[in-house]
Amino acid sequence: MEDLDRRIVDLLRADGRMSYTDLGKAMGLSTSAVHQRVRRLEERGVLKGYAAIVDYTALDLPLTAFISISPLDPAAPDDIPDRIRHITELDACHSVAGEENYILKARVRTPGDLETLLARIRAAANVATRTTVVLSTPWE
Amino acid sequence: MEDLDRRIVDLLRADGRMSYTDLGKAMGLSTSAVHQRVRRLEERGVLKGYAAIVDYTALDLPLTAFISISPLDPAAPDDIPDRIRHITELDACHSVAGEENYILKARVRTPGDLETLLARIRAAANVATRTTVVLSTPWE
DNA sequence: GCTGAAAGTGTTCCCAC
DNA sequence: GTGGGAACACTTTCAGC
Repeated sequence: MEDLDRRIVDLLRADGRMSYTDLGKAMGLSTSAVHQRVRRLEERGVLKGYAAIVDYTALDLPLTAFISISPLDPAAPDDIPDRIRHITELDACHSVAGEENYILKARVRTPGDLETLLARIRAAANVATRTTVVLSTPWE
Repeated sequence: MEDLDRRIVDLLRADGRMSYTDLGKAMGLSTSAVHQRVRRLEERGVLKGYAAIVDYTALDLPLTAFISISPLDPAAPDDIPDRIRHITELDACHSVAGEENYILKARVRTPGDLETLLARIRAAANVATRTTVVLSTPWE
């Protein structure tokens, strides 16, 4: 990874809709040169995509929680990610080293919705859950 | 939030660079109608911005960890987020209800870098740390 | 690998409904 | 609030260095 590519990635992480024209101006490069580099970064998979950043409170999903899960049956094959992938309230699924096997991130509207969600997770994956509620997010 | 707005948000979450023309086609609406709605969503803060999604392994930051922290001096005023905001390895800082006060998300290159990072966090914020290393991320 | 120009698209603003 | 048209900006491709 060259320095120029690194700067492009940084700029696009800060503003994913920045135009190639503006990227070029910001880096002292022609539009086509920037375009070419971005295309190569996309093809190589360094830039995996672009996403709008959303205010979850405005979407009526003000409650965020981290849910750590442990299988109840340690002998069962571990297909937990597949078993819970369909649950749209889940933002992320990380396999981790530590007391629990996975950490999930969930967004819901109310504590009642969280309660329902936990029940669904336990049923779908046959796991025990440990939940940490997010009070606020100073930055992300 | 109307249903049309919700669909716009969903589409832009999936592809933050989607053009207003394509958004309009996907929703059976004119370009200007979509444009106006997106602008209002941005002004209202529902759409907070756009970001490129990056492959951290390709950026040479293959190691992700969750770091839970607890203040060593419970009497000290809690300005922990401000004290660690300058640390660029940190992706997110959540204030949480639970055993610890904050959960941080960090990206580094090597275990050695993680060790150094933890020392820096402890020194900057006068906290104890508990770290959970991410082995893989089935989805995010 | 970069530049500059040309053609095709998309964006943005304004007006009519 | 929605749709259409025109001016402008951006994207994308290509020849030349």
